[in-house]
Amino acid sequence: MSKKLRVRFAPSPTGALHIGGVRTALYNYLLAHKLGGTFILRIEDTDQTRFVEGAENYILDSLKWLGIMPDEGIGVGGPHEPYRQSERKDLYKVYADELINSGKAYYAFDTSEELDAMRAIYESKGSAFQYNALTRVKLKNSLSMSEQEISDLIASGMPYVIRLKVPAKAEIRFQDSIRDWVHVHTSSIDDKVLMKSDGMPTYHLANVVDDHIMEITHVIRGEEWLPSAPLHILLYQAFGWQPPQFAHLPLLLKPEGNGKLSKRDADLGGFPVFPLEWKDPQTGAISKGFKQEGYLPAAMINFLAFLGWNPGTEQELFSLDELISAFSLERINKAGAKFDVNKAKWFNEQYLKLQDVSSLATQYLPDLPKKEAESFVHLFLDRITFPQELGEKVKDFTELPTIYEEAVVLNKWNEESQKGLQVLKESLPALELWEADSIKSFIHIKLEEAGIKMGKVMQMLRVALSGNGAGPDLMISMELWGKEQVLLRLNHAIAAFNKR
RNA sequence: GGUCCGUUCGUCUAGGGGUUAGGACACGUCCCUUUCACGGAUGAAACACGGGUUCGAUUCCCGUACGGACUACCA
Repeated sequence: MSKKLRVRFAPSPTGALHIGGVRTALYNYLLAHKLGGTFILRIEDTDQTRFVEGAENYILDSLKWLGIMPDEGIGVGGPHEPYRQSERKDLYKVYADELINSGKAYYAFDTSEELDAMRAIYESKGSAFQYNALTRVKLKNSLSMSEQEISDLIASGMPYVIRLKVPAKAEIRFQDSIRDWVHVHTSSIDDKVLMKSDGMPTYHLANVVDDHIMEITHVIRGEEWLPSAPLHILLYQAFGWQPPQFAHLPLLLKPEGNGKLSKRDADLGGFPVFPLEWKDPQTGAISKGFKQEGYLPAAMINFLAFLGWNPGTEQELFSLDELISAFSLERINKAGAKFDVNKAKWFNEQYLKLQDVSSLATQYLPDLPKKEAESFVHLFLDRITFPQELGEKVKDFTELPTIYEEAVVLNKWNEESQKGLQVLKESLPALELWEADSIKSFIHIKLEEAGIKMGKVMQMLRVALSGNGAGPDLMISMELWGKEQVLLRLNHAIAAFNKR
């Protein structure tokens, strides 16, 4: 019998959650729900210098907005509390000591400055410095010094780190769910720091220890972790633990050119990279969020899911539940995906049309009478990408036009259209039933009586009433404006056109 | 520089030893609509290159090119 599936999303609280991280969380969520597993949220805050106030809540709020909340961990609790690595500090020390005792790790006393100097020397020789089997004997560590020296140094309060003793000649291999077999020779892996001199573990140690303790079965994370995956395998081996199944996700790339999607690219492209608006507590700078831009959670989920994964069918629109049943690790792509905001907008339009008219009306046009607001939603829903455009549209619609689209006036303002508008101006007041259908037939009849072709007048009428040559259905618009308003606009426009 | 990963229309991708290489976004045209949008139809548009294996390669293998990630006491 196989173990129950457990996956985790383990971000660092160093700022707003990047959209790539959101996708990672989503894939974890989808797999967990698909296979009846558990989705865990763990906070990897082992770097105290990069900790940002509010980031953890931001992560939680983002997941909540998208409806992909964890089953266990931060915000919900669970059997492996605490889920914040800074609060598990003492635990990692125990495991680091275990590796020291078994000879799989060692103390190192080299300072950052000394190591930087080494790197500079190697670089000047055109090579790269590695803290490894070749160089460690010449550096200041418990492998190159006597036991007396070591205990003296430690007793004197000399800061130290704990490094993994990477075997000199071995091949590490593992089977990634997305990339199949990956093999790396240990000569290219250096003796990574496991415990920092401040007593905190590095990502590598904390990650492996926690994933093991929390019984994580599948590690689904970004491709940026692929190069250190062999190191993690080595750690599992050093502890004698069974490694989880790895799946390294392709990266989200910038829309133009190449490279990882960054906040800068997003600013350039005029779209967000963060799910929610984020105010940097240090600088006070505000970064926009998809939510505030008007993206619907369901559209975001659908769009993100398709960036690097697809169901293999021609269905494009998937609810979260449908994604859960269609999802599989095997159908994730290897290559990075460029972020295309056009596609995101298209998804948003699709989901916007599915929204409930009544609730859109109350939410985005709260100042209008319910029935009128709903009419506006009907009128504009097909012409907008984001719901808050409703307000702008209605505002434009309601305001008296002051300028008239020049090209149309130039082309269509002639004797016939002038006569047509005059006819309407004089006859419309007599129309009793002010509804789109009756307005339409009334206009038709009146123009016909006057011997004027409707086609010669309609666009001019549109410009006269709205100022624009294009827009929503004119008859429904007229109904919504009301008779009085229409006549007012008509008079204004005729006066303006005649002055030309 | 080194290690690892990748490469099908502009973009997201399906496919896979023999296909008219399929879909979606964006773009063009037409229809619908007395406008525009929506919707429908349709068009243009791709297997990075070179070798090998094979009757046959876009598909498998090897190189090359290009791109990316990593190369911290950051995650």
